[in-house]
Amino acid sequence: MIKITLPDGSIREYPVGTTALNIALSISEGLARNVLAAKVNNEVWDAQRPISNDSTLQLLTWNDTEGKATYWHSSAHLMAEALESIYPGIKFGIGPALENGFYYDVDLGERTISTEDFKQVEDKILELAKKKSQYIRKEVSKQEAIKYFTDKKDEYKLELIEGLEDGKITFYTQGDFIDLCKGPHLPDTNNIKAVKLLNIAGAYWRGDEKNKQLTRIYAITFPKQKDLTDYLTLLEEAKKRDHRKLGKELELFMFSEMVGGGLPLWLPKGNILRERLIAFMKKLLVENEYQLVTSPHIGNSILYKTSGHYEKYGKDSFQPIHTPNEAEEFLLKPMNCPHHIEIYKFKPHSYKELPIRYAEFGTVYRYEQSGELHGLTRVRGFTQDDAHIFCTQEQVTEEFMKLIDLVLKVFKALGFNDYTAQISLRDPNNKTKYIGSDEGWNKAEKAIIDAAAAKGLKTVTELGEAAFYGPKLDFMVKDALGRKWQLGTIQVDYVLPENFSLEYIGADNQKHRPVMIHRAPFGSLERFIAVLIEHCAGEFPLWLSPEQVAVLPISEKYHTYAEQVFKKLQSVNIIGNLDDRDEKIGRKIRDAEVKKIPFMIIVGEKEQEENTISLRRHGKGDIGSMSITQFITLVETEIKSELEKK
RNA sequence: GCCGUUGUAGCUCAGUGGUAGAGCACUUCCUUGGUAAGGAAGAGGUCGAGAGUCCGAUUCUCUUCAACGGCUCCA
Repeated sequence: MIKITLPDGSIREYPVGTTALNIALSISEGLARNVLAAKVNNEVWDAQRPISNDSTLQLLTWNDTEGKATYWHSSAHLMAEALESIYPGIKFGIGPALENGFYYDVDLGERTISTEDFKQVEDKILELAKKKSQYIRKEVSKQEAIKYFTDKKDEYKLELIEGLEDGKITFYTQGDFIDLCKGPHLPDTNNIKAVKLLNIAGAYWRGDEKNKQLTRIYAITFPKQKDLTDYLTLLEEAKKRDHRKLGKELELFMFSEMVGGGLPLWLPKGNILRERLIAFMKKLLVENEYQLVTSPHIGNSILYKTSGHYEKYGKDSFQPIHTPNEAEEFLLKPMNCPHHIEIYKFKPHSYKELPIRYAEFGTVYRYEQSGELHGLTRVRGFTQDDAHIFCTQEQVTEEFMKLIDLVLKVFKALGFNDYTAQISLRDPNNKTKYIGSDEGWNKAEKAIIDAAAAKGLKTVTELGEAAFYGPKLDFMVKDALGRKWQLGTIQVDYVLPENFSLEYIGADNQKHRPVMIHRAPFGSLERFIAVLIEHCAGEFPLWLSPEQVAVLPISEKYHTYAEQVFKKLQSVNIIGNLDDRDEKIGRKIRDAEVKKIPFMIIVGEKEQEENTISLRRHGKGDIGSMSITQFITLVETEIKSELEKK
């Protein structure tokens, strides 16, 4: 007998060679039906794999990330089986699970697959799933593995096998399909009840453009038909919220071929969003003892050669600008930091002045590859809510804690309540990618970890994700649809102060090197607004709304009164429009609703006589009548509560 | 940058080897209407750009640009 420790700490005894599935069955039949895989001694295993030693065991179901991953990975195998039966001789690359669904890279040879073929593949997958084929794990020698795939003429799998250690190679078989795979897999295919092929895309074998391009087929499966329907509804909803679509519909921003791809033009309404976000941030900056500075859009290349960016990114940037006579070289500003460094160097600094915090809404330009441009989230010119903090080593952790507070305050005011922080550290196996001393890096990494811990942040740590000049703390928010976005960032930098020989005079009357912190709570205004649009589906918080109110006169007779109301609102900075078109009220209301204007004020005979307004709320309908003053108070109260959310 | 798809009116889209159509928006007129589309008429397009095939190209071919879906990249 062996001892199995369950997550609740209880220990049960089972015969040697029992499986997670059997153990689940011993607890309850329902549980056994839902088991997709199991964590045995913290390693994800097949639920049907024999356990021969004392172990800890956690059963994994659809509610566990690893359970889902196993489910989708097994689904990828099933899709491969379906594809192989439809397209005999097809070759397979890799077929991993994703956060939502899975894909398989295939080499179809001369054939092609298109969305019209999806139905056939989906039907085949369901047909195979119904056979309830078991996923059978088999350990094979490297020689056997090579022989199998040589016979099958699958050079991709052979290449994968080459990189594997003999004795650690396993095959999984379900139905007629055998795949090289380390697993784990579902007990059988019967769990896969609903499938949808999502799209096809080209993908280079092993992500290298020198290699052959394979066809990547994305799909998703579910244990219940309803889950699939829900997922497809979610995709629809995401489409409706797409900031590119809403940006056009709500007249927030545009792109022009004449101006160039990735260079957004802000329309008047979108610009109000920008201005309000900037005003909001400036207020926070003043409260947090930042000083605003301004730097030009181009800088001498010496600046970026000194910073190290030129060497690292110069060849991928926009081409330098050359002067006609003096043979000088300028770069479009790709970041603000070197400029702020020069501002720091304007005069010597005492330790008593530190930390010095220079902030700027600086527009920077980066050459993004044409295929990478995407709405406002990936552009070639964007405005950072940038600041650089110059402080002593001792001040780093405290500054970091203040910055975490600042970022969180911003998130709360904008309704991003679900966030995590990612600590990005060096890849310990590839230190050459980074510049700066080991000592500096170690200190910086520790400062971030300490500050995040002191603030009780929910964090994940990623090795190898640091910037080349220093580690960073990035904030990921989850939007209303549960999608993750990276927004704010805080980065420590020991390299630039070194490259620019920054100094301050310490209490000991000696020169010391300050530490620099880069930070941007929004990240970039463009990206932030894109995420915000999708998060709130274009229904902005009242304080940000570019059109807070629409004043709708019932007919021409009440235009004068409507105008009085409108002017009164304008005088207290409540913005919007006066709809004096020759249309019926129903039409005016509809148009205001479609534009997602938070408040509609309807004025006619009754209102004019009583000197009141009739109020309607977007999405909610008629609220009733009140005085203008009451309405103004209502708006001001709501804005105040939005901005002061804790 | 690479692969694939797409490009027709301001927007959303239909359509064709014989120089184009709908709905909405727009303009004018009628209507002065009380909580999600009142009615009529009108105007609007080198069919993304360039080249080729053809008697003739928006339609077929090539090139190019842009957008979209991916890949690679991201200070």
